[in-house]
Amino acid sequence: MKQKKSDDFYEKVYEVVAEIPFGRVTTYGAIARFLGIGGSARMVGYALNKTLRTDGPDLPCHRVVNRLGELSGKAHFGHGVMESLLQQENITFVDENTIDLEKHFWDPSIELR
DNA sequence: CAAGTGACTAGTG
DNA sequence: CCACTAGCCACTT
Repeated sequence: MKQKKSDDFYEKVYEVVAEIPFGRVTTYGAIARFLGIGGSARMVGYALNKTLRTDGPDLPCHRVVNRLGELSGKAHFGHGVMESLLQQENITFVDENTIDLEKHFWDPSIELR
């Protein structure tokens, strides 16, 4: 059965996010660029949100943050959950809502290749 | 079907 | 990094 282009895109997002190593993080934009849709970083977060709402392929979505390292998606995990998960991975926080992106950044276009 | 919304980002100042 | 603009596009109303 034929899939829409957007569904194909969601699958790719799942694959990339599933490959993010323990103790590392990446950004919506980095994933978007790796998948060749640079301008549509919004869709990456949207895809992850959809998996949490209904489908749930055990993705470490807590390892995906915005370009400043802020936990823009923490509200969708439940309050405090995303922070705890990251702290369990020895992620360094520079602020209550921000991790040290420079120190833990994982770029799929370089590392996954 | 038009308008609003959102886990975003890059450019300009 | 802040404020604002524009581009992005699936989904909801």
